[in-house]
Amino acid sequence: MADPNRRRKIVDAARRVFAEHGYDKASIKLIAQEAQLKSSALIYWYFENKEALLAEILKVGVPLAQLGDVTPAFFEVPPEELLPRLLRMHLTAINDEEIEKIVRIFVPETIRNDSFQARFGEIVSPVFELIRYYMEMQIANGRFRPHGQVPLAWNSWPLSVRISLMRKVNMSKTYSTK
Amino acid sequence: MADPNRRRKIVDAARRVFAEHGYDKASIKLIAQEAQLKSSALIYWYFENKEALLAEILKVGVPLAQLGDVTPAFFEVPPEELLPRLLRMHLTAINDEEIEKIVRIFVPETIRNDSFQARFGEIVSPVFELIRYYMEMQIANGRFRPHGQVPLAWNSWPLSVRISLMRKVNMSKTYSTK
DNA sequence: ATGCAATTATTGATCGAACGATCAAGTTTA
DNA sequence: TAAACTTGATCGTTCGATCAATAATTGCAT
Repeated sequence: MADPNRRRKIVDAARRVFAEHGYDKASIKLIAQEAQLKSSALIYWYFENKEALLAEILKVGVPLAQLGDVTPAFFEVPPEELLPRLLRMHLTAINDEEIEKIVRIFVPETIRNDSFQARFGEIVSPVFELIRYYMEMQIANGRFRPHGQVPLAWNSWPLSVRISLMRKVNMSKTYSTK
Repeated sequence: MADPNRRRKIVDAARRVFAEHGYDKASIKLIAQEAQLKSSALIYWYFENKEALLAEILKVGVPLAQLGDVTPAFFEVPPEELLPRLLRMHLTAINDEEIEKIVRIFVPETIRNDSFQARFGEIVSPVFELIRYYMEMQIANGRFRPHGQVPLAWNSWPLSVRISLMRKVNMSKTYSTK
């Protein structure tokens, strides 16, 4: 057969099955079935193991490349313009089905699994580091007053905050920008 | 040996192991080890299966008997006295180690497991039904204005609210009643 | 184009480990 | 002696992972 999209289809199926059943209960055979493979062994040709499948979901699903085009001009945008823009980006992302599934996969695991916590944190932290640096710049140029240290590391967030990310929110009505 | 506390020790061990690892990953052998049993098969003499062990934790750990002594006088207590009292009861319960473990066992499971949701709801719902009835009484006697219907069923709660119950909160400083 | 070996892709069978649960055989207690 | 308890061995199932077998595709010399 040699479907050129085999690899992508497996990742898509895994994301769905992981999101619905959770990492542990999403068996390789169930993922294979969802991806319409005749044999679950085929997954092990494209991925080293189940964990690599999970890593791939994070890798292809969280386009941190968006952060790549941060120029010095970024830090000159005034807060009253940038902060709403960031919020709008956040709401757009959280409403994206794919992103939502990824969050639904990872957040529940972070309750008990530290390695999940670390892996998810690696994705989230750079974003907050950028915002933190932006805020420091605004303080430096006098647009904001100095403030006390705020813990920004992912694993220092209160559990309730982390978990609230899981809520299925319909933002379209409440936060429509039009 | 015939330890007269065998049954209770098994339940205590199960509560700890369930709370730490979650229901699925808390194996019978691990529970037996935590309870210092030589054989995990012994658990099956005291309990029919793993699920019965879980049910027992809820049964002995959530003293709904406290609701038993609700008299007509309960509904005469004015809201400005009763509501803080209920909050204080709630904070006390949530700070109790045993109760906290029970919450930590059940709430994560309710994210994906409907039967857990139903079972936990059976425990929680009566409390809310009581409060709902109290509020209706206050409306009836004119102490509160009528209001729209509020969904009180456990499974209608937003996920974020359900999950926030999981947070490990140190109330002693913030909410100390002196 | 054709043949053909090398590479890539796919399959069903099967492995070892872990799990919940059962059982017969034992020991202790009433 | 009967009932209550305890034990190690073992069952059947499921899981992630491996493997030898084939099949499909590709690269390349002719």
